[in-house]
Order: sequence, then C-alpha cells, then structure tokens
Amino acid sequence: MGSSSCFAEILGSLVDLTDSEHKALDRLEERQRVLRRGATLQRENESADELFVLRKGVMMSSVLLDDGSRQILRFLFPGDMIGTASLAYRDAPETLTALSEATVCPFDKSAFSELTAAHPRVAGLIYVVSQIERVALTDRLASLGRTSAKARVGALLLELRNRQRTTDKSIVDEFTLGLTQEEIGDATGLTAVHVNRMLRQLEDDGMIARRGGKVRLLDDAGLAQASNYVDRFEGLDLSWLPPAR
Amino acid sequence: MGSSSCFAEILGSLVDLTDSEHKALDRLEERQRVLRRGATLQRENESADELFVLRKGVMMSSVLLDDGSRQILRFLFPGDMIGTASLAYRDAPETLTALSEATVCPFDKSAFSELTAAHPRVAGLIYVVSQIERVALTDRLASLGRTSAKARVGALLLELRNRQRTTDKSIVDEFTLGLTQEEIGDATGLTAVHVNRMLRQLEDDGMIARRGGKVRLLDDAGLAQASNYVDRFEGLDLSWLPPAR
DNA sequence: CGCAAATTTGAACGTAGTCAACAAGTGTGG
DNA sequence: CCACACTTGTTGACTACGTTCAAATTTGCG
Repeated sequence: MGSSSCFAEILGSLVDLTDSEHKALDRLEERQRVLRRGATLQRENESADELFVLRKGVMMSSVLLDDGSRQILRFLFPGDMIGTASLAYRDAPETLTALSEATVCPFDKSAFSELTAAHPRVAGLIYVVSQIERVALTDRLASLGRTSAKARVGALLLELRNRQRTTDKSIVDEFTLGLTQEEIGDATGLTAVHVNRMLRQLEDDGMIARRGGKVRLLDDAGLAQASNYVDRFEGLDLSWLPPAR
Repeated sequence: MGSSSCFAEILGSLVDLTDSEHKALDRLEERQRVLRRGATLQRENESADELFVLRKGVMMSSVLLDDGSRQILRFLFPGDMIGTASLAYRDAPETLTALSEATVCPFDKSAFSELTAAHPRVAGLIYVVSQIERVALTDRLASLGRTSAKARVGALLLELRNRQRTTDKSIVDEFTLGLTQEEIGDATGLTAVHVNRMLRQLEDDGMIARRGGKVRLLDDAGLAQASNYVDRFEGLDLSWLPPAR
C-alpha cells in the first residue's frame, strides 16, 4: 500500500497515513517525465513554477559562482520533493540535474496549496521533512567549514551509501558512486585532483576499498567518527502533529 | 497594528494578514523570557520541546565538532522563529546562544500545531520563510565551499548589515558588528587570526572602514560582487498561497 | 586603575590548489 | 569489431592560501 506514491512512502515511514491522505498525495504523482543522465530539469535564475517528486534515479541541486566554479548543494533520491524553492521564489535559486536516468513527477503550486490546506497533518509532515533536510544542510556546512578534506570525502561517501540504502535494500556496504571525482569535489569544496588523493588515502587507511566505480566501506564506525557523520533520520519526535483528516 | 507580534511583522511584510490571523499569531508571543549576553537558550543534544520567537537582540545557532571546533550555522534577528528543529527532533541538533541581551517568546509545539491547522495560509507563509532560510543556508554553503577567505568575510559583513537594517531603519552603511573576530571565524570557517588579516585587507582595499567596533561599508556593490552576495528576501512569488481565514 | 578578553602582527608550517603529463575507461562511428 | 576521440582518473612537482604559534598591543569592564 502506498506504493503508488514515492513521496507518500517517505511520509508513511514517519506516521501511518489515512486513505484520504494517501489519495491526496497520489495526486502529486499523476504525471511523469523521464530525464536522461545529465539532463537539466531546472536552471538557476530561470523562471520555475513547478515542483516535482523524484520517483526514480539520482539527481543533484547545484549553483554556479561567477568565477565559473560550482557548488553542489544536495543530492536527491527517490521520494524527495524537489524544486520546493519555487514556493518562495519566482526564479529558481538552484539548478536541478539528473545524475542518472531519472523519473520525476511534476505538479504545480496550486496542487501543493490544496493538499496542505486540506490535510494539515500532511502539511506538518512536509514541514518536518524540510527541517530534517535543513539540519542535514547544516551538517554539510559544518563539514565544509570545520573539517579536513579527508573527513569531507568520508562524510559524503557515508551519506551517499545511506541514502542509496534506504531506496535499495540490497546495498550493505558496497555501492556504486555514480559520481565523477569532479562532482565529489564540487560537493565537498575540493578540487578533483585532491579528491582523488583523499580517496587513495582513505583506501590506504583501510577505510574503503574501490573496484571499478564501486566503493566498499570497510570501517563504517571509524568513518562516521572521523567525519562527524550523524544520521538525521533518527531521533525524531512527531507527537505534536495535528490530527489526520 | 501587528506591532504586538514580531513574527507577524515578518509575515505581514509578505502579505496582508487578516485580524483572525493576527490574533492567532499573537498567541505565540504571550510569554517572554530575557536572556543575558552569552546565555544559552538551548544546548546541542539536550532535549528541547519548545520553540521561540526572537523579539529583541541578536542570537546565533551553532554546533560543536568533537575536535572542539565550532561552526556557527546562522545568526538570528528579531522576528525569526527559532528552535524549529524541535518540530522534528527530540533532542536539539544545534545550540542557541544570545549574542546580545535578547528577549525570546517561548511557545510549545501544540501551539504551532493548532496555529497551522487553523490557518493554512499562515502555515504556507511559515513554509515560505523556511524556504528563504534554506536558500540563505545554501548561499553560505557555496561561500564556504567555493569562495576565498576575503569573500567569505565580505559576505558575512553584508548579511549582518542587511539583517540589522531591516530591524533598525536608522542603519545605512555603518553598523556595530557585535561579534568577536573569533565568532566571525567560526561563522566563515576561518581562524580568528586570518579573519583579522582579511578585515585589514578589506580596509586597505577601501571596501570597509573600521572605528571602534563599528564597521562602515564603503563599496556596497563591489563587496556584493566580490563575495557573491544575493538578497534572498527579493524576487518572491507567493501567489499560490491558500486563502486566508 | 588593573585585569582579562580581544585584536594585531610576524614567522614558519602545512593543507589543498595548480599545472602538467600520462593512463585508463567510455562511447561512437567507420 | 576495432580505431579514435573524449572524458575521467592518477600521479608528480611546485605554489599559495590559510593555519599555527608566539608575542605585543589595545580595548572593555569591574
């Protein structure tokens, strides 16, 4: 049940959704759009009036600085609601790009408006998820501001593995990066060359193993410790949510 | 009108609030608590079940890493709703500290719940504000990840001046920092020593002037350009909001 | 006034960036 | 199916930005 909506699956892992909530959420994923690897769903500074639920694949959100460098802000996984900045801004503040073949479900702001007005508990859950994402962002801020290059790369590997694991239960410790070292650099604030050296060091330290695009995390606990990693989907308290409709 | 609630003033700058919305918002600020400079309102990892509206003063949210270094995540100004992570987490993910004498209005999660369930448009506005803050966070992420020390300090000065100006209209280009260089460093991911050097360089470049704790921005445009600064309270589109009640 | 905190400056060091060359994949068209 | 082009990964040598450590000076405050 609930398998028809990816987004509902995330919310459903937080609380038991009612039938009427399920139905309302399904409306967000009535349409579909398939993106090729590398395709741009939304470009920074261009007008944007749709939101999306990412149904399949991995995407990223990034910004370009005017010296030409890029900062990757976030990686996006199935079940994520993306392009939410459209709810505040006329023009997109960030670029959305597919890192693999991806399927998104576009819906417009009025659908969001009707959903949240009709279902206050769902509105609350959406706010909760946005808080979780905000805290994850602050983790990355602390990572960039106060940790070494090695720790930043380590934290990114852990995050990617954990996010992929929630989608694909078959993943335990080995997984496909799906990112170039340049992209890892743009996410961690490093150069591609230095990312390469850090991966080698992590390998020499016995923290990870690499074999053709695949990475295996050998010392989860050590990696988490060394890179200040915290799983932000734990320790939740949703007892305050308004009653379901 | 609306002067009784700080938070309503922010929302009121986005849309015209109805009387009934005003009344509901006032309920968040019925109680008051005064904090001395340096006082901690909420400590990382300690249980937290209240939220607050910051009514007066400046505060900050920060995290401590286990090597003892600190990352300041955000500065908080009058009208900001703070401690919102409590809506998702049992324990606070960040520490809240007063940087000047401050007044906060505590309210509990049930008040938030009732407010948003009864007033969907206010719920939408709160979501909009959280999106604005999220985008401001991504700006800081790009700043830490991809810009020079000088640019980071410049961006912080601009942000502090602009935020203070929305509270206190008398500020034009000269303002009181209210931060030690160590705190600037913790916000920008630099050491206090290097912050000092960057301030001197900005001064030598003719971008700023300093006189006893006060800073004057001499070249707003140049500073904004050099440090990739964008005012995130502009370019909004709120046409999708549900009707007021 | 006197003390502690904050600022300022210099010198040496180290982490990460830059530049360059080469190797290993990846994909495309002949 | 292979050859070629192009992207990605790897390594070395050198550079530079920011840190560290230390000491002197200024500022704010009881």
